[in-house]
Amino acid sequence: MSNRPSLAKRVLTWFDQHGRKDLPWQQAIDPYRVWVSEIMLQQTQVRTVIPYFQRFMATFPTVVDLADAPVDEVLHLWTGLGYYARARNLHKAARQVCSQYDGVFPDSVAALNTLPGIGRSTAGAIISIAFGQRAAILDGNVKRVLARYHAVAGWPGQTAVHRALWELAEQHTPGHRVADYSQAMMDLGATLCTRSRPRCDDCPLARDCAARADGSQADFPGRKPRKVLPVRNTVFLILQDEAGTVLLQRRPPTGIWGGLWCFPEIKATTGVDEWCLDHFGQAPRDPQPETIFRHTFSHYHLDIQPLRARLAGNPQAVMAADDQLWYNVAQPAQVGLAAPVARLLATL
DNA sequence: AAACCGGGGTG
DNA sequence: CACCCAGGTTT
Repeated sequence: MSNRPSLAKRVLTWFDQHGRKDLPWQQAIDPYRVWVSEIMLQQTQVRTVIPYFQRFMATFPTVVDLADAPVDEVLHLWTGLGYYARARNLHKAARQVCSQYDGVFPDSVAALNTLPGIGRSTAGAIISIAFGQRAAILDGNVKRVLARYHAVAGWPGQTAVHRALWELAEQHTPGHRVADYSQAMMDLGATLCTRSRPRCDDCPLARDCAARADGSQADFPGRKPRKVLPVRNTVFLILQDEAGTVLLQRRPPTGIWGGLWCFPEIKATTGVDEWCLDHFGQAPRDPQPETIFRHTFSHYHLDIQPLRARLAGNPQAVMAADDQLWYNVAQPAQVGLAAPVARLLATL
């Protein structure tokens, strides 16, 4: 049994040396300021939040000032931050603090939790940072630190994973210096234990971090499982001339099938006449829809509706762009083909 | 173009 | 209780 320092102790020592202690909401700490800063920081990075926070506090120095303001003024000050529902909740909660608690913030997680926009984590932040009472927080930064430190597998959106992380958060929360501890854990996640390229060499927890031990930092926290890939639809226009050669178009250099050759895509089978009129000055002869088939990418299903159609005369003369190609199946050009395109060409 | 994220809403 | 969404930005 070793008697190495606890996680909290290491984090606090790191905070004393490297943590930020001069942010606006770390001055003149009170529950109102901590609350507003936490809500702003939920959606936006520190650097962006600072001027908004200063303006907000200059206009609404206390929760009573906020409650007395028209919601439009609150929203006006929020303009540019986005997530306006949170500003409305902020305003509504301020009125609730005034009406139910006489303008004094309640000092329990349970009571804070009843205010709109304040959940368990934000309540924990207010209790620990503003009141100095022991309460755990679990924002995105802390989730990442703990998931890596303990190699907690799975996506935090899953109830079991979420519960396990809260359990760990509670266990690690120290009984003293809890305000500094909450700040420090959020700082650690925001500055060192970042989502990509964590700076483990500078991390006070590196020696005991389970993910760090085997280089699996990138596996934690587990990503949201893609249960059902979204389905998208497209129509492949298989447009042939009288000789049977077929029109292909080069894809843009980036994105799906970047730089490969593909049938023209149209939004719907009903758009075929307009497309051909635009490009060739004639509507196609008897367009024939064929069987829809599915092509699956890592991130979505693509349901492809092939639509065969023929043009009269010599449509090849109409256009000569270097991103278009009349493809002769019998004498195929040496070009890259998207997989489902090759599959369809083989059936011609 | 997808992942991200605390809380609220919904089934 | 479990799941899913809104919303702007980051990667």
